[in-house]
Amino acid sequence: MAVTIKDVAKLANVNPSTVSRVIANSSRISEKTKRTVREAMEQLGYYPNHHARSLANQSAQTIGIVLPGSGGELFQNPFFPQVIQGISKEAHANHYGIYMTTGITKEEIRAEVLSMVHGRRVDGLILLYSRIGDELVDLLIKLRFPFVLIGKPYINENQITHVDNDNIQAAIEATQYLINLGHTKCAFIGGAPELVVTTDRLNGYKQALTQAGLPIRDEYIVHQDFLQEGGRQAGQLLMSMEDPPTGLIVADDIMALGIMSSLTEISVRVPEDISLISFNNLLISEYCSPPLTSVEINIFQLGSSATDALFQLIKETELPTNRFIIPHEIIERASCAPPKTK
Amino acid sequence: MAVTIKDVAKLANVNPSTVSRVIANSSRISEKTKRTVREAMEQLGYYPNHHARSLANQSAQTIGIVLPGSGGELFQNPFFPQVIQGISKEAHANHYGIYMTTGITKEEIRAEVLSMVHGRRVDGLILLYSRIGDELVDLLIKLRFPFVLIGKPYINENQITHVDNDNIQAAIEATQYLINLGHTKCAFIGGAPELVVTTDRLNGYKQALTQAGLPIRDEYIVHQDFLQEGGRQAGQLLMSMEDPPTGLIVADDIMALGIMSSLTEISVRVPEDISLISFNNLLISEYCSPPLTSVEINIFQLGSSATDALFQLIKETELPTNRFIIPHEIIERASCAPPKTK
DNA sequence: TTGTACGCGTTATCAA
DNA sequence: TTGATAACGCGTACAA
Repeated sequence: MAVTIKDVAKLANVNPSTVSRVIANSSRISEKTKRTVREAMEQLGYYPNHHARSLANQSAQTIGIVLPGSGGELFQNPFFPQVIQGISKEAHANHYGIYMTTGITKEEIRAEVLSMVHGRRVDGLILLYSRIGDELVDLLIKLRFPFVLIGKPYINENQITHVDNDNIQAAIEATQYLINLGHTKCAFIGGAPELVVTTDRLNGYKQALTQAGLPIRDEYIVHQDFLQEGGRQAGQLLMSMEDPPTGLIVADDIMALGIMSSLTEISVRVPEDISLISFNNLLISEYCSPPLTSVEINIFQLGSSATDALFQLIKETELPTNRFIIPHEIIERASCAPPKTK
Repeated sequence: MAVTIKDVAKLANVNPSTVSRVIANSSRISEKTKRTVREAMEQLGYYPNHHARSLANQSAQTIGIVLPGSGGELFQNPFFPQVIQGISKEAHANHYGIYMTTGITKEEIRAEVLSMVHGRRVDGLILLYSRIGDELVDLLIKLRFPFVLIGKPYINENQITHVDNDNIQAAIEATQYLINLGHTKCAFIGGAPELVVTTDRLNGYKQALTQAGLPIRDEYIVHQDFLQEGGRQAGQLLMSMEDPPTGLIVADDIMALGIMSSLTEISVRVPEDISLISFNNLLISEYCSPPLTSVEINIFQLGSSATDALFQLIKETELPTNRFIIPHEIIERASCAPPKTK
């Protein structure tokens, strides 16, 4: 068995409760006893038992990360590691640990979250996705459990603390960027339509078209997975139309890569034949050819701000619900050009 | 306060210990009591307190993942999410949770691991990297704490259960692949030289050259970070030599991307002017242009096998040390061709 | 088959 | 300033 507080107490000739106070650095313990106790801890190699502390404290010093069913390909997207890095940094600074869900299906995740929450395994949660109709958020609200959403809530927006980009505005700017280059036939390629981020970017796209007096053409709106394979299919689909678009707004860099790949196969050149702007500004977007013009959304900051907000919620339980908007910025590279004049 | 085992006991008119036995599904509890107790649990919405269980059980039902100081760019490499996915799948299947380190510096990580281990926060560890001179492994061996290394131990190989590819052999095959195409001037571009995976692949490269009767030229061996920027620099360096290589063995797909990018800038074409084979077969290697010929190392399996092995260690503490080799395979794409004949 | 009583390691309250 | 003692919620010999 490991060395406990009692062993330390014995060696230091004090009561276990005194040792506990030394650990907490209580102000009403003499410097002298503190020293002797600390020496005893050192000598025995004492480490506090996490579960005993959590049990007595009613606090786990741990936050939970809820992944969108890390099933298959989604996790290939560097978006997640980057948010997690942001979360990790803040958590570490606050001496909190990180616990991750492992489930794949909605039911598994729901069960996990329930046992994490009720089992007091975590003090708060960060949800890494926002999906339309997600019951989890409603559940957490009902439980009054501290959590922060990364993304925009699909509903109950002012009851849920969340951290997001202004995706509508970002999509407006991206679309305007193409329009300003002279494009009048712009298509939108988005990910799974049940993700709020997709609908937001789609709405921005539509607004920009309307503002510019351009028609919204349904055949120019394509939904695919947030992945390359989706991108490939979308690319081929669009280019096989009688009146193909000259500009593409793509909801994710990875999809954009897939699209570029499929365009290359059918000998369509970027940006000579078609322009392409996408979102997230992942590292790869700088190193593919041509380098992608992409909207930087500061993923790391998304994670760290969310964690910041979560700690507020954990500390003061009756805080007003908050909304944090992380800035975005178009990074111009080489995937966009004026349309060809016939 | 949450609903406890006592509340359930009261409602079901039994002793708390009986409830505990029902949770453990003890065989010596009548089906009838089980039913009534379960009904009571259902009705009250009972969830077991994780810390109390762990404290009584001396087991956390959690494994820890030690990241190589998730600092900065390393985590951009899709390698990590993929291993974690493998780990996650196995952990979930065994009803174990996952806890992650958050530290960046070696000291932070060491401290974290120590408190995780001694604080009984995790039942076992998986190290996601193998670095020459890493004190952590020695420490864990001394503590006789269950852990599995992903990669090859730099020392004490038969005291450490580990899961790895045969990176030497893989590098031999990759190099031979270029040699068989007719290349005689092959360079090696590796990552941080303190990572064992780098040295293994470098050794394989050297062995293949020797076997083929080709000289080992020091100026053809370059070490950079496992990242694109490293790749860029390496690419420019090599091509500026008086006698530049015609074939490149690159230790990581991401670096290969960086190299391709820099080659494009100085108008060197792949594979016409130079051939390129790399490792890991990440998704992007299929979607860049030209698509990369890469060595598939089955990252997901690396993670799941490691977790499997860890559970063995956790269950039977006196198990022989094991070594698991995950197969690899060259995936041919379009980045290699015979050298130009002058 | 079920209840009693104690231990798991720590914190917190109340005395002293 | 420190000590004794009761929680925290659950598991488990031992008894019944």
